[in-house]
Amino acid sequence: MSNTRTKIMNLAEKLIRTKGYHAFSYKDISAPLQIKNAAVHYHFPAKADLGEAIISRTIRTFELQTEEWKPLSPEKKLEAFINIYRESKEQNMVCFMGALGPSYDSLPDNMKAELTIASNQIRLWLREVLQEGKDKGLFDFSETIEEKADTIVTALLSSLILSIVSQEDVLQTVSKAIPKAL
Amino acid sequence: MSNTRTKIMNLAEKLIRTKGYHAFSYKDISAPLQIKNAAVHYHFPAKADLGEAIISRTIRTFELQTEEWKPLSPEKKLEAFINIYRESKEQNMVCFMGALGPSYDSLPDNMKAELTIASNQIRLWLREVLQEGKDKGLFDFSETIEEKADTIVTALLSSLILSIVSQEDVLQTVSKAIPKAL
DNA sequence: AAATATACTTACTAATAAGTAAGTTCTTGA
DNA sequence: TCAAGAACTTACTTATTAGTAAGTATATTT
Repeated sequence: MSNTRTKIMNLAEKLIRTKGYHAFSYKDISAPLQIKNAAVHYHFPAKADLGEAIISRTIRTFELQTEEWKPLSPEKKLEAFINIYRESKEQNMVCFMGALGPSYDSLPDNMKAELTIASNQIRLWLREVLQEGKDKGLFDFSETIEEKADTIVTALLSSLILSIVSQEDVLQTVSKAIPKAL
Repeated sequence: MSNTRTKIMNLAEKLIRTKGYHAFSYKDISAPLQIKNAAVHYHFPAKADLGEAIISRTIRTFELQTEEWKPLSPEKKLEAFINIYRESKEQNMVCFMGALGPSYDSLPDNMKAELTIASNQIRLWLREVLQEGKDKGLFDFSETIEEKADTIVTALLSSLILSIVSQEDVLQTVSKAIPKAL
């Protein structure tokens, strides 16, 4: 796997997560990398292929990370999860779900399918962490597991959006609130 | 103010909130309304003017609504607020903040400015409602007012996104959880 | 050494985008 | 009734888009 391919994906991901999928062109990738437009098409024939590759990579990375986190306590797992969002925020990016989800109807079919898989994977993992914490008597909340998981993941997702729009650190506010309600 | 102008804005809003700002063109508006491309430009010279008009209208509508809600109890105010999101969900739309926020960097300056104003207006209103509820002994939570307000607004915002992506009613899940944690 | 595959560049195409200038029709108030 | 403005249409332009076909240099394999 070439270095150029990875550079293209990294830059495209950055563009998607700051400007959106429809707001960048192959020129925005080829110019900074000092390659020709057709070189991007060589690695990713269609823009949809590039988009899909980025979602797939994110899914794989998440699988690897959660695998690594398996020995951690539920609290530490949640902390590690929140930390992903913190890293995004530091780079002024929203998460890929927040970037692509709102324009779902305008995405190519392959990207839609990958995105749906990813969303349910993340929500399922979070439910398992909350269940584990509840079973071990570490977490205590009145909502159901599903409710709590969705409350947390939605709060993190749009705190990145609102951090950029409102120009305040909404992620910080929200992530301080999460452990208080557990 | 002509009927066409309103029709253009309504359709453009629908397009923004399902496909995104960069994923629709003036043709997507002129064709269904059976008018010419230049007719759209007559009412909104640049696409940025159309975008700004939609955000401004949403702000004005929110101001009118919250004004109407003034006599309501904090619980009812919150209920009415959640209901806005429910109506969006029924039309398979995300809210305008969720639609435009993630591509903030690629938006025209006038839209950015309006969006920032809107986000802080909504957050401020919600903080006031929560404060009122706390003062009246109706709400009881361990988080600060700011934390609680941001937790609620972020949960609602991205529950619309996740409802579309995951194809489950995440808004329903999340809005059931909100009163449980008050 | 020859053949082959990889990773590109050069040089395009066809479609679509936003936007404009000039003309037309319709409405309305003086 | 007529002059003026509002609400368009016609007919463009210019720029950008994704995408492709054909060629080239450089490794790698046989």
